[in-house]
Order: sequence, then structure tokens, then C-alpha cells
Amino acid sequence: MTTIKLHNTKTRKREDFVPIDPENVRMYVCGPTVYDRAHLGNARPVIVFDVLYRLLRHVYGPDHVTYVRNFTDVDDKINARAAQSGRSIGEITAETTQWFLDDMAAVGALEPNEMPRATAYIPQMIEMIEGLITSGHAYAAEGHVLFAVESYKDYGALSGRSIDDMIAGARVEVAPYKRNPMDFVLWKPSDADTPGWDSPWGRGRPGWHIECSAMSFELLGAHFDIHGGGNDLMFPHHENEIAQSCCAHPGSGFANYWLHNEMLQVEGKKMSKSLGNFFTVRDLLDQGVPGEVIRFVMLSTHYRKPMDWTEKKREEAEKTLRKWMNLTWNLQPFDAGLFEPDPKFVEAIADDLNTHLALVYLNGLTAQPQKLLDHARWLGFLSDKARLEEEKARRAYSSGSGTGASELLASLRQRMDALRNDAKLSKNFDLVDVFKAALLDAGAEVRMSKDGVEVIAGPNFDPTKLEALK
RNA sequence: GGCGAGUUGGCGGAGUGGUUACGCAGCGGAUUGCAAAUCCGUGUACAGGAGUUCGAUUCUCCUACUCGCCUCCA
Repeated sequence: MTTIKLHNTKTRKREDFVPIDPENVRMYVCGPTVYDRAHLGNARPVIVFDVLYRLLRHVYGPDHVTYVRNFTDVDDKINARAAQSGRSIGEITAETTQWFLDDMAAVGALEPNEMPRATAYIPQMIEMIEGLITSGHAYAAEGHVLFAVESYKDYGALSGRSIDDMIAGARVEVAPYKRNPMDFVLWKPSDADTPGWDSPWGRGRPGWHIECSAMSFELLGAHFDIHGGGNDLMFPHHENEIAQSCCAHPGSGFANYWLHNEMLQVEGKKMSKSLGNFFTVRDLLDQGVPGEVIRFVMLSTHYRKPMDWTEKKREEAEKTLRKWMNLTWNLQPFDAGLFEPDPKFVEAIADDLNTHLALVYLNGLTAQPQKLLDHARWLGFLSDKARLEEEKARRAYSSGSGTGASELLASLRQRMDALRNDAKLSKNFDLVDVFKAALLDAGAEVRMSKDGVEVIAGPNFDPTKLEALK
């Protein structure tokens, strides 16, 4: 069996992955707060952990992995969006949730087994908070419930901080009701205009971190295998999750392996609205960047390194995928359930998700298109959807048969063939070159060989530009 | 200020205590009316300094720089 090696943030070491129960390997990944379109950075953990999910399913069997990714649908950002847009919270979260699913499907991510929404787990959160108060790890104050960080001796262990250091470096004002400045909110009061639920502490809503503790416990148990997310979540979110969960379920250990992906940058800079380099996954898709290109670029950099999204990488990825598609579009993929990938390929991915090496492996398969197709599909490329689009495009513009633009191409091809044959005798190729230039200008690919002329419509083919040649 | 990650050839990006991936671009060649596509060949690198070692790009320490987090953020 393949040994999976993962870099565990908890120990800061690369470790062999040993599941608690190989019959049910459990992974929790922090999902989005649903108030707006997912930006490109949101896609990184989704794609990274999608690869890990595929790997776990391969090694332990598709029915022996449980992958949970939540939707945070209660949050002050959502409330703010509702107030500002005049739309209801439910409408916003429902719409944004669907957008997220659509966009992530477009980049080739499989859906997790469970996608719980925070608002469906309020009673479980309240129960957990009550337990934390009873055991002395939390206290109620002025309608809030706060977690007492000093009651958990390992607080800060994951992110390598001490409570004292953090207080010294803190740049936030401290609420007067906190016993320790680092204490964080488990529950907070809601006014009449804010969503709220009845609780022992009055009508209110949960703090940011408790949802993940409550949902992971409900769906995966107190002790599970892998917990993932962006490294910006390491502190405070994951630190707080650990504190809550470990105090609520003493001795459970919570997650064994913590995985964090590095952040995304754009042309070497942090993606931010103020720098004007902020864009969503949907923006790219709408610009005609295929989802698989986004996926390719994401997987070409190791997940623990900063990933720089650049125009150049986008172009290169597009070229490579174009090449793969050209080689494989007319082949039949092997049944995914029966396909056995090359151990070398799997080992690269099992080595702390060395996806770049896996892509290199794929690139080495261009002489074996069938193998390329099946391995690429294993990693989420050359999907049915992409292949179908390819086939449609080829049928519509093929130089062989068909109607409309394809008929035009076919007649141009024939005329060029004839002109070329004449030119070969007369040694005057001017007319052929004029035709070729026009075709290239219209976004078509022209190939001439001993066997004749081939004309293929490229991705930006514009048949209207060829009207003049008719 | 605290914590963390990183610095590899023109660019991207793996990896390794000794033999220096791979892709793109470049260059040379085959092929072509010319191209495209394809194939073959080819150059250049491990931020700086000190240490450990027979030997370090790879391990340790220091310095510089870059990035992220410490506030909602994936």
C-alpha cells in the first residue's frame, strides 16, 4: 500500500500518514463564508485538498474516506452585505453557496461527502458552549460567552505563539469584559435586526470558531485524521478550534494531522482590492480561462509555497492543456473505477502532495496518449465536460464535413490544396501565402505536409474574418 | 515588535551530502516551397558569510532580502 507522507503543522515535520481507522479516513477542511463570489485565493485550498481527497480515496478506497467541508452562513460580513444590499440573509447565503459549488466544480474539484451549513448546527454549538462553561473553560459576561485561553495550557501550540507574546504584540482594543485580552468569543448577543437564536445567554449568535468545532464533532467525531485550511487560518481560527474541541472533549486529541496551504499572490503581490489585482474565479472563467487551466496553475506550485498567479503561467498552462487535449480528445478513457495509475505518479502525490512532480510525469506521457489521458483524468484534468466541449468545437469547425463555418473551412482547405499543388509546379507561392495569412489571422491553425493541407479552428477562431476569401 | 514560510539557470519549478530533473523561452539540426506541428541535440543555477564533512546546492548557525500572519480574510 502507498505510504502517504504529509507535512504536519502541529509537529512541523513530514510524517507518515497513519489513519485512526483505515475503514473510515476522516478529513475536515474549513470552507467559505458565503457572502460573495469566491476569489482566486479561495480556490487554492479547495483544489489542494481535492487532490488529497482523491489520493485518500485511491489508497483507502472511495467508500472509506469522509471529507467534510463546511459553509459558514452566519457571519457579520453576511449581515453587513444584507444591510447594504437590502436583500435577505437567506437569499444571499443560498445564492453564494450555489456560486461556490459551481465555481469549484469548474476547477475540477469533487464535492466533499458532507457540506454542512453552520446555521443547521446552532443547537450543537450551544451544547458545546454550555459544556465549556460547566468545565470552567468558558464564562458568560455581558451577554457574551468567552473562551478562557488560560484554562487551556497548550493554547498557541499550533501556531507557535505564547499568550504573553500575543498580548505584547496585540494591536486591537480589548473588550472590558474579557478576563484575558486573548479570550475569544463563543457567543455574542444579537439585536433585533441581526440574526439570532435563543440561548441560555439570551438571543444571540455564535462566534466565528465554534461552528467548525461543533460540526467536525457531529460529522467526524472528537478524534479524526486530517484538518486542513489556508495558513492564514492557523491563528486564530485553528488555534481556537483546537482549544474549544480539546477542552470540550478532553483526551480526544482532535485532529492528528494539520495541513495548511500557503497564500496566493498575483504577479508577486498579495491579492487585494486596494492594489486592484483582486479577482474571482468567476471573473477568470468569464474571461474565457478554462477551469482546468486554473487548476493546472494551482497544482504547478507546491501547496506549502506561496503561489504566484501570473499571466505567463496562465498562458503556459493553457498551451500544455491544449497539447494534451489535441493528443487525447478522440481516445476513450479507461473506466475510472478500474484504472490503476502508475505507482510513480501516485508516489509523487503521496509525497506531501508533490503535484508539480505529478504534472511533470504527465508531461512525459505525450508519446503515450492513452496513458496521458487516464492519468490526467485521475488528477482532475481532461474531464468529460472539457472533452465534450472539445468535441463540439471540433465538429462545428472541422475542415472535413459539417455546415456553416465548417463548410467554409472545408472549401478553403480544398482551394488551398489546389493552389498549393499549382504553386509547387510554378514555384510561385504568393497566393497560397495570402490564404494562409488570412486563415491564421482568423485564429485557425494551418498545417501543410506531403499529404495535403489541414485547417483546424483554434480556440479564438472567428469565421467572420474569412468572408473576404469566399 | 512577535510568529511562520521562503530565496535554485532568461522565466517557471522539482530534487539531492558526491553523478547538476523537467517545462517554457533561446540556440543548432532534421522535416517544410515557407511555416506550423513533430523529432533530435545543446548552454547557463543552487541569495551571501561562517561552520560540520574527505566532499554541501543539500545539514547547522548568522546576515540580507521577499512574502504571509498577528485585525475579517483561504
